[in-house]
Amino acid sequence: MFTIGHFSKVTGLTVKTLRFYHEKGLLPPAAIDRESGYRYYDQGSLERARVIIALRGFEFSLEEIAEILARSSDEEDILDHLEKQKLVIAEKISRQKDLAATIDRILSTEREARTARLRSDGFQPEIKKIDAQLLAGIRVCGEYSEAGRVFGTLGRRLGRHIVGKALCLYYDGEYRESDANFEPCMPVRKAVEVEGITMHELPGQHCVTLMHSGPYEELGRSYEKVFDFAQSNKVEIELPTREVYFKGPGMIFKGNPQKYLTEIQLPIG
Amino acid sequence: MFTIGHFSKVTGLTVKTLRFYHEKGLLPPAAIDRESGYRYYDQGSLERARVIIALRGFEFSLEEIAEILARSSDEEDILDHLEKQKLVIAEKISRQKDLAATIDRILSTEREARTARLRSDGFQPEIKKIDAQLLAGIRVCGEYSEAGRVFGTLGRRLGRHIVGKALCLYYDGEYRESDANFEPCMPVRKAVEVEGITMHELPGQHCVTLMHSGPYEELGRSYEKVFDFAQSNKVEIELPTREVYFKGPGMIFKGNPQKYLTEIQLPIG
DNA sequence: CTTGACCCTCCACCTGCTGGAGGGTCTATC
DNA sequence: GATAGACCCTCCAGCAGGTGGAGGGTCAAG
Repeated sequence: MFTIGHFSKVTGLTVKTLRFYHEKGLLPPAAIDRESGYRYYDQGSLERARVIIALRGFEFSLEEIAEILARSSDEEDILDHLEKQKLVIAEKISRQKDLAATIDRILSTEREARTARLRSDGFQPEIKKIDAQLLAGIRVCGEYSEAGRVFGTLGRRLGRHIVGKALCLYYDGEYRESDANFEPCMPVRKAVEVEGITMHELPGQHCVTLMHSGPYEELGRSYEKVFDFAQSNKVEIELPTREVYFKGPGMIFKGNPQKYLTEIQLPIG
Repeated sequence: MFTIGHFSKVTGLTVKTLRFYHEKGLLPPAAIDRESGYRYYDQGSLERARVIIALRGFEFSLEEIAEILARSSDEEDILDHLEKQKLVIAEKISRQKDLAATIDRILSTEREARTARLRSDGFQPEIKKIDAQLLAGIRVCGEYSEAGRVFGTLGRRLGRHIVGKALCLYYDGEYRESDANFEPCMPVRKAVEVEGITMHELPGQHCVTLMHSGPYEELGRSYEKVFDFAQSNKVEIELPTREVYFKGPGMIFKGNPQKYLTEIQLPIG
């Protein structure tokens, strides 16, 4: 016979926990002194305690543990419980993986934005090669202000498959107040089947680019600069044009529009 | 201005939760009617609510969220919080993976034991090829009764690396009450560095085998049978001999010893 | 002026414990 | 046989992050 303190040392459960399990009927002491109310545990309690500890390790609730203890005395009897718990755990793992990937994405985007801003003493138009990428996007016909909501949807639907910065393709050669034809996109590693999202490969191309620093309302000025540059270099611009969001409204905060960084990319022949 | 019910629909937070967040000071309404006590929310509340929802999605506690909201207004400001949360999540993932692997192992062991028992109408000694396997074990010098504790240690230390059924190597050619020389082992996929555990490759070998059904106390009878078989087939037995535990005391329940299944494997030249 | 949909506060409850107050009990030593 | 110190008891409160309900006030439409 163990006193509660002794039993606590043997099992590794605290005295408080043992009293709690008694109260719940999960692990009643083998005997209770009628006079003093002292609890006494025995070898049988010890075995039961070990089972409880093991099941708790598998993240069963105390209620389930009670049910299992009432019905079963062998692993064989609880295969379905284990099967169910496995699903629960698999679910959790996939959720956590999504979270981890999303956090990683935020971290690397922010770090890149920070280094990009370091050379922000004056962004100049330039011509560079942009590599091919696989994009998952949602084609929209409407106002540009809808883009935010669409990016939200993309983020939620694609989760951990996203591997780069958000970008948007513009299929009109001009600015439009309404009926604009554009496609918010996220780069993905490999094709993902998600309802309402279309995959396509953006070819590698040379582009005239310019990093725009500041709110989207002022993008016009940067577009002017970059179009001028294209014209004076006598290059033809192809559609769709692109905007890559180095820093914009984040997944958490809207942030300060003065700090937004957007790269305009105009593909050339 | 939204009433609480309206705001609840917009944000997706329940009315109860909104009142709770108000009480915690996390999301105070924009205005409160002095007469009726009605809460009214505005656009600013909406933005704050969205931030809270996003942060809660990353499994920050309400306390941390409050702290973040008080200090930060851009993803850039909370990179260290995110970094920390990433570690927390990585920790959780690895724990859950271990759990999932352990549950899988129990499931497949039990299923195998079940099918093994189906042909238990009478196990007969036979000679078969046992494939090579990589083992992680703890060499023991003492009594056989210590094996249980050692298997427990192995299970805890190796976690998800275990890929098969527990087995034990016996380096004495005989039964010993004390100073027995044996090694509880777990098969692993690849070498793992764990303190106190040694890795070694068990070579593929032909063995005389016999499945023993019942408690360990009765193993002697099966050993007799299998030794007889070896002798009548004129084969030499090599050390270490092995026992493979198809079904024994489990990780959760001790189970019924009458149902234990143990395969005796005696390697032959 | 009534009806029904809202809103309010306050208290209790969920899981799986932990902490503390206030008081009794056990055992060894003096 | 007294006393100290370790141990045990019950009961109440509290953690996170809410949910549920009782009992009662408010608002807008018909």
